[in-house]
Amino acid sequence: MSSIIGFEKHDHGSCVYAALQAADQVCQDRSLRLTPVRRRTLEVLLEHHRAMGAYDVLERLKEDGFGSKPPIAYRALGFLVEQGLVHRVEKLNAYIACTHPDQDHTPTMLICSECHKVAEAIETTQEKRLTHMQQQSGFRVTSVAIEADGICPDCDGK
Amino acid sequence: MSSIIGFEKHDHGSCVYAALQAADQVCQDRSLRLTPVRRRTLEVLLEHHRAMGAYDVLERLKEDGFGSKPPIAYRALGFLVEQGLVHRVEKLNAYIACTHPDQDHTPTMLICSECHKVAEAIETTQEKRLTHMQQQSGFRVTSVAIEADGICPDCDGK
DNA sequence: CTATAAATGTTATGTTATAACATATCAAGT
DNA sequence: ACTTGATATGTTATAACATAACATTTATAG
Repeated sequence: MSSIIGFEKHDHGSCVYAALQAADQVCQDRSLRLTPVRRRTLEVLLEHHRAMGAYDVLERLKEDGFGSKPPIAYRALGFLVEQGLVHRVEKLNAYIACTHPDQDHTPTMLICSECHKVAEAIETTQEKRLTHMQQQSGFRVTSVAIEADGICPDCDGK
Repeated sequence: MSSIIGFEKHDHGSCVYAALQAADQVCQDRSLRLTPVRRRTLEVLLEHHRAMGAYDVLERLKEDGFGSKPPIAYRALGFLVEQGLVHRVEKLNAYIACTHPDQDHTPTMLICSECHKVAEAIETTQEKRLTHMQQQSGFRVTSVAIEADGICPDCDGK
C-alpha cells in the first residue's frame, strides 16, 4: 500500500515547525549537530515545499548572511540527505525536504511534469521486494531511489 | 521475480551484434531512422557495456568524424532513451545500453559502488504496483526509474 | 586551556546540459 | 526530377550542477 504526501492542501506553518522539531530530535538522538546553516537549509526546503536546486538554496543562505559559495549549500544538503531529512531527486538534480523524517523508508518520488511539484509516496512493501531481489541476485543493496514522472491529480483535471 | 543481466560473463561480440540488429528492427517497426550517429552511439555504449557520460560518448563520436559538440551526443542519446534502447542512469548522470530492448519494461538499475559496473534487473511485477499506486493517488505515471546503489556479487567476495 | 576534530568559508575549476540558430538531408506529393 | 515541409546534424555560446583543495573558525574532550 502507499500513502501520498505533497499534492493535497495542509497547514503549512505547523508542518514546517513540526519537521524542524523532528530534525532537532533526530540529530540529538544521533549526537549530530543541526548547525545554523544546516537548520536554515532544511527550513528553506520546507518553506518551499518543492524540489529546489542547490544554487536556489544557496541564494537563500546568502541572503541570510551565510557563505555564498556552492560548497556551503552542497555540504548542508549532503548532511541532510545522509540523515534522511532531505531527499535528492535524481531526475531533477534537486532536493526536497522529507515529509516524514521519523520513519525509516525508501521514498517513491512522484514528479509532475506539468506543475513541477514533487510528492513523496511512502512504500512499505518496497523494502521487502528489494531484500528479496538482493537474495536472488547476490547484489547487496545499500540505498534505493524510485522516481516517477507523470501528471499529478491537480494538473490532470485541466 | 527478477532476472539480472550485467554482472556475469557472456559472449560480448554476439551480444553487441544482436542488440544492433534488434535496434534496427525496433526503428523499422516504428518508422524511425537509426541514423549513423544514433547507431554509432548505441554501438559505443554496447561495446563499453557500462554506464558512460555523454561527454565520453561524444569523444568516441568525434573520433569517428561525427560532430564534436555536446548537442551531437545529447541528441543521439535522447533519441535512444526515448525509444528504450538506452537507459539513463540518473544517479550517475550517465547512459547505458539496454540489455533487452525488445521487452517493454521498467528497469531496476543496480549500481556497484566498488567497481562502478551497472546491471539491469528486469521487473515484471513493478508495472502492476505502479499502476495500482496510480489508481490510489490519482497520479498518472508516464515513466519510472528505479536505481539501487550497493555492492555487486563480484566485489562482495573480496 | 589546550589539542583535536568538526564545521564553515573561499578560490578555482571541472562536469553535465541546453538554448538558439545555420545547414544539410530525407520523404511525399506533383 | 523538383519543390516543399519535416527531420536531423552541426556550431556557438552559455547555463546549471558539482567538487577538489586549502584556510579559518568553532566546538568539545581530555
